[in-house]
Order: sequence, then structure tokens, then C-alpha cells
Amino acid sequence: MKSAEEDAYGYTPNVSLSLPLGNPCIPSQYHSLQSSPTISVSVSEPHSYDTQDDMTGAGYYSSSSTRPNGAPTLESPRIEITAYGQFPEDEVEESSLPVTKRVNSVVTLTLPSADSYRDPSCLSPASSISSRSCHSDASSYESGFSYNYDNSPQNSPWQSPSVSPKGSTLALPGDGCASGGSPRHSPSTSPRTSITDDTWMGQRGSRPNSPCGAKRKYSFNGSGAPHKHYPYSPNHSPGPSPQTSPRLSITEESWLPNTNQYTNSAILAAINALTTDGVADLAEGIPMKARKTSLEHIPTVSLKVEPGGEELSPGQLCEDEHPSNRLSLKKEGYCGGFLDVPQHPYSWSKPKQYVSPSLPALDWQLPSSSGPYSLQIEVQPKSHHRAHYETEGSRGAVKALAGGHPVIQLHGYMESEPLTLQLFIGTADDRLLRPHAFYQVHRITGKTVSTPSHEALHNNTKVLEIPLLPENNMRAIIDCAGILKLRNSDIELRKGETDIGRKNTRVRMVFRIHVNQATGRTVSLQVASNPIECSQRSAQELPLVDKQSLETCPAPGGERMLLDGHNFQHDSKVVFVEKAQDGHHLWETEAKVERDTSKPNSLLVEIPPYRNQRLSTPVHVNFYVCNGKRKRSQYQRFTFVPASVPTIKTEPHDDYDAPLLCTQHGSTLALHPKPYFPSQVMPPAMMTSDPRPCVVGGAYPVSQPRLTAKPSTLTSSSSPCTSPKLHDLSSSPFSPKCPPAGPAVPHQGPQSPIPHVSIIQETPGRYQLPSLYPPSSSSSSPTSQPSTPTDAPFSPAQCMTPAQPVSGSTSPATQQHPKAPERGRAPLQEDGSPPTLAVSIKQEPQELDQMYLDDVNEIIRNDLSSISVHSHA
DNA sequence: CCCCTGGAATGAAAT
DNA sequence: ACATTTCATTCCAGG
Repeated sequence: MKSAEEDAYGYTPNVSLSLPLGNPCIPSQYHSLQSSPTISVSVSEPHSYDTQDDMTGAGYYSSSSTRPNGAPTLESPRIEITAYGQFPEDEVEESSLPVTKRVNSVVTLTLPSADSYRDPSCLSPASSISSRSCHSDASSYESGFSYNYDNSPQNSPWQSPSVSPKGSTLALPGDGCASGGSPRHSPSTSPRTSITDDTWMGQRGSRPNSPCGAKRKYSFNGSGAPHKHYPYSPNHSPGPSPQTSPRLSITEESWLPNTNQYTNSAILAAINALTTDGVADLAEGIPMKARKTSLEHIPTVSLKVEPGGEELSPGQLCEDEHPSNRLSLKKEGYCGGFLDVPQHPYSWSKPKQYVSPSLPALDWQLPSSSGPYSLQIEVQPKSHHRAHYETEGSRGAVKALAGGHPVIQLHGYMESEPLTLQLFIGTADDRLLRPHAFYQVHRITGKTVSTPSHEALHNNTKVLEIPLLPENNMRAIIDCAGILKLRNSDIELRKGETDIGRKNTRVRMVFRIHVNQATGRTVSLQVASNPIECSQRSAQELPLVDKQSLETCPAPGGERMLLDGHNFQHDSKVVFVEKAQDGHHLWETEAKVERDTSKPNSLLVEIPPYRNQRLSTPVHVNFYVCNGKRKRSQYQRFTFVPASVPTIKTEPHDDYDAPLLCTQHGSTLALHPKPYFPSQVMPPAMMTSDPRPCVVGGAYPVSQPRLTAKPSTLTSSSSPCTSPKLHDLSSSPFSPKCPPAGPAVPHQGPQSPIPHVSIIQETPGRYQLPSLYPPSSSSSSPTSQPSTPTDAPFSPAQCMTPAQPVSGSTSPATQQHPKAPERGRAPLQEDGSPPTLAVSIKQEPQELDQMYLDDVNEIIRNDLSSISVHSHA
């Protein structure tokens, strides 16, 4: 198991590499990154490096896309989309947001967005509207491609299929796929929306497609690229290309118009230059996936003539411009096209403007508090929320555990100006917090909704913007946010996407706020909610621990801990586990459960004695509730302390969490870390215990993130946490540095040296970066990026670092590293254990773990295999 | 009539 | 290659 994990991490790198192959896109991303960075850099610098500050500056810069890009790009990595979307989009998206600050300097808005969501494309449409199916189409696109192969007409075929659902399906090659495709297509598409477009798209059927695609791969061009996507590839080529390459180009085009605002012709030029290569790649790769979604239309259009023609325009238009619009539009079909921004005035009073540019990418890790400001989740969302598919109606807003809805508040803000709270759905795995590729926030409206909101797209990630008003004490009740589930097949096809959707059903609501300061700087804060299980099945079958009455216990154990949660059974087992960095089990033992008092929602367990009674320092371990082989809760943190030392901590756990997540949960936060483990110790401990690498430094290591992704799913279980505060970690180490360029530089630096370096330097010249990055990350070709996953790395780095550092608290981001530790594996070890055993590895029981590991491994293998395949292809 | 939901059927993927 | 089990996604139906 452990090994598996490690492997995973280890692989990651590989993966990333491979990915690259697959995705041409990547390059583009880089480019974008580069470019963006550049831009941003320059601009920002002026402002301030400070992380937070950055934002501000950035914002402007961003105006041009640049900045954002930089950031985004980084992020993007993950998602392929980004690549496509690239800057413009990003910007766009961002722009939508903020409003407040932004002055608008910029102009218009909107942007293009090409990408829109990741899949979102689909989603968004759909999601937003639910009705709109547009997006879904996108996916279809991919399929479409495939179809192409089959028949270009495919459409028709598919469509029909689609209609017919399942059936037919197409037989296609994909067989299964086909079938799948058809069904889905039909469903999604057909239903939803619009017809035409959909139809086209629809045909492809999202799911099916993907599957099919994968298998088949035809791809036209794609060659390898397609991997999964292949379908896309075709599409891509046509469509995509547009996107991708197109996008680039397109973007430009689109942008241009929009962009102009920005500026950027120059920028564009630069970008293009950069991109070129990338572009090419893109073209190849074509990111199809991405395309798919969003593009569906577009691609279609472009690619194929048929649909294409028309669509393109629409699509493109939409994308570019609309992304945001879409959101806003939601209903309208996509393309509404205009800038929505303005549309919903609401509280927003201000026009939105764009702000975005400067804003940090969504995958950047940000602190939850900085200076006087502290963004907190006053009321956490319930641990379970069944997300809805595009093919379903909305399943309502995410609710709070005690009824009601989540509540978030910004403390320490004394200005009279309203701010815009951003909300997006993030991951809940061990890796750094980032937008979740398979879920999107869904805006809920209606009589039951009291909080106004507005949708915007940032790099394929839907972001709900909610006004935070001084008159409400900068507090908002989040009753307007639902969660949309994207079909795994649609997302996995995306070019850059490395995460797998299967069993990756936990998310976190991520809230961000950007506070402009008198100095001109912008302080960006973010907090993530506790993990939310979004699948119907998991919610009904997997045991889940909401609360634990004890966080720590002396090594001898014996104390009783009451667990509050869901799906507990009389035969539920509670297993304590201590794993080494590499993942193997050092210790595993089943705790006694008082069956008599066990209830579906509570379990009373007796803390088992720790394996080593001579602890000199606290040791972080985990425990989970198990209802059967594959029905285990996520890892919960627990800390054994030296008998003498009583508990100080309670929270040691938190530490762990902290590293990982950022957010805070309320209480938990971790923090300890610092306290406890002062310097030295801490690290290890953190690392060890959690997987999270936290790391500070290491964390970023970047590479890990990527791979992990999938695995992460698995892993995720473990630490979801949100630890909020990590700041410490993060901040200290890295953050501080970064400031300058803001985005990019910071984090990465820490992580991967190279990157960092480059980044940093680059500030001056973005270009540099590009080169740098690529290399580092990808090593191999552009594709490398694929690793997008890596993004994480980047993002982090970028992100915040600079800015965030400030926040210090930011740590969140850092925290996530969780994985890092693993990677790092060696290094630390629990230090905690330090004294004693620590070291050795015991393994022991592992069964459970193994199971887990197995799962993970599987996943990883699959991924790898697929990847490799792709690449080969 | 529409929005939510809870429940489940269905088919694909993983074992 | 086949039987099962586990998941994801789509459908249904009631409030």
C-alpha cells in the first residue's frame, strides 16, 4: 500500500511526463503561463509583491490577462483546460468576480472564456441552467470526434442515438462506449438543451464518448494525444484546434476584441510567440477534452463543418466572451453572450469589472487570515450533499448540518465598501486544494434563496460570486450554492486532466475574498469547508465521522472517544493506523467499540494503547471507521502524546490538517504544529502523520501533486481536512518569498527549485519561465504539462506565494502538500516518533490499508497505463 | 407545473 | 472468459 502511495507520488512525475505527451496542450499552458506570468509580473511587481498585494496589482495587470494568467496558468496545468482557456479566459473569469475592487480599469469584460469550465463547458451551461445543456454538448464533441471517425455524420448517428438513448449507441467501436455515449448524449444533450448545438454535441455523448474514446482512440490526429480524448482530437482538431490552438488563436481573436482591452496586443503577441510551440502542440493534442466540453459547440463547428460552422461562431463567441456570461446567462444558453457581468447588478453594485486579472488563480493556496482580516466559515456545510448531474434537476443548495445553510463571515473588515465573496468547489484530497475537476458549483435561485449570487467562470471553474455587505457584518448565508456533478468520462478526456473521477466524490466548498487596501494592494483570503461527500451511494453506505470527542490521548490509551457521524453499524470497526511516509503501515490496531451504545450516528470507542509507550513527543496517527472491505471512512486524525505531557494539544491533529488543507474548520485548525513542534519536529510530524506534506517547503514539491491526483482520490480520504491554518507552515517558509511576482514565483520556488527559480527570476521575463517550467515539470515535452496536475505545484508556487505569504496563514495551500510528505517520504518520518521507534517500520496489519493502497495502486496503474498508452499513441 | 428529493434501475468498470 | 461487486449515471415518482 504504502508503497503504492509513494509510487503514486513517485509516478506522478512520470505521469506528468507522460501526460505531456498526451497533451499537447500543455505546452500551451506553459506559454500561457509564461506569458501571463510575465505580464503579471511586471505589473504586479510594481505593486507589491506581497502576495496579497499582488493581487491588486495583479488585478490590473491582469487586466490584461497576464497576471492572472500567470497564476492561472499555473493552475491550469491541472486542468487542461487551462491551456485552452488560457489567459484570456482566465482573465475573463476573474474579471467577473470582483467587482469591487477592480476598477475597472479594464474594460470590458468579459472575456472570452473560452474554456469556461473544465468541462464545465458542459457544465456550466448545464449546470447553470440546468436546463441548458449546452455544455454537455461539449463533451459530446469529443465523442463527436470519435464519431467523426465513425461517421462524421456521427452526429446524426449519435444524435439519434442520443435520442434514443442508450441504445444504440452506437455501436461504435467503442461498443460499450458507444452505448454509453449514446445514452448519455441523448440525455444530456437532448434534454437539455438546445438542440442544435446539443445535438451535435450531444451526439457524442459524453460519457460514452469518453470511454469509447479511450478505447478507441482513433483520434485523428491525435495520435496519442487523444488518449482518452481521442475523440476530441478529432474534434479538437477541428474544433479544438480552434480551441486549443484555436483558442490560442482564437482566443486571441476573441480576446482581442475583448482583450484589447487588455492590452494586449503586445501581450498577445508575446503569448503567441510563446505559445506557438505550445500551440502546435495543442493543436495536436488538442486538448480535446477540454474542448469537448466547452467546446462542444465550438469544436464541432470548427472541426466539422457542419455543426461547426455555425457553432463555431457561437461557440467561440460564447466561450470567449461569454464564459462569464454564460454563467450569468446561465439560462440563456450559452452564449448569451454579453457580458453578464453587468447583468446582475445586485448588490454588486459595482460592475464587475474585471478584477480578475490580478486575482490569484483558483489553485493557489491562500491563507484564511491576514493582518486584521480573517475569513471564516461560521457554519459548516453538511458532510453529505448529493450532487446533481446535468441530466437531473437541481438537488438544491448545500445545507448545514443543523439545518439551514453554511455561513461565512469576513472578520476584521471595517470599510464601508461591499466585497465580493467567491465560492467554488474544490478538491478534498490530500493534495493541495484546487478546483475540483468533476464538480462545479451550481447557482441556486428561487424563493427559498435569500442570498443573491452571480456565476462567473474562471478557467473552466464556475465561481459563484456573492456580495458581502458591511450592513450584514460581512456575513453571508450560503443558500444559493448547489453542486453539479460532471460525468467522469467528459472530464477525464480533457487533455490536461490527470485526475480520475471514479471514487473521487469528495469536495470542499472554497470561499475567497479579495480585500483592497488603501495601499493599493489586495489581500486575498480563502477558506475551505470540511469535506463534503457528493455521491448518493457513498453518502448512504460509507461511514463518515463528523466529530470526535477526543483529539489526543496519552500513549497508554484507555480513554473513550465518542464519534458522531453517519452510517455507523453495529459491526463497524474503528481502526487506528500509523503510516510511514512511504505509506506503509507502521502500526495498525482495532479499537474496542462499545456496541451497546453504538448507533447509526454515533460510536463510542476506547482508545487503544499506542505501540510505543515511551513517547517523547506527540505522534500523529489516524483512525477510520470500517463497515466492510470497501466501506471505510476517511482517515481521522488522532494524536498520542507522552504520558507526561498531557494533552496539550488536542489539536495536533490539526496540524496535520493544517498542512493539508487550508481551511480551517473551525475548530480544528491545527495550528498546533507550530506550537508543538517547533521547528524541527514539526516538520516531520506533520509530514509523517499526514500525508500531507505540507510542507512547507517541500510541499510543493510539486511533482507529487500531479500524480497523486488520481490516487489522491483515494488518499484523499485521509486527510481531508481542512485545516485551516497552516499558515504557519506555509507562510513562513515560502510565502514570504514569493511576493514579487506574485503569482508564479513564490510557491513553486519552494517546490521545485527549478521552476521556482525560474519563476522568480522571471518575473522579469516571463519568457524565461516558460522555458524553465517546461523543462522542469515536463521534462519531456510540452505535454508534460499534462501533468497539469502538476499544476498544483505551480499554482502553489505562484500563487500565493507571493502574495499569500503574507497571509502567512495561507498555509492552507501549503498545507495541502500533504502529499509532499509522502514524497518526501524519506525525510521525515514521523518525527514524532522521533525518539522512539519511529523509525522502524512496522507493518503489521495493514489489511485495511492495503485495501486502500490497492485501490490507490489500481488507480494509479490505470492512470499510468492510460497515460502511457496515450503517450505512446 | 416546477423544484427537490429519495430511491433505484441500468449498464459499465473493476474485481 | 466469466461471475460478482462496485460505481456512476440516468430514471422515476412523491411531496
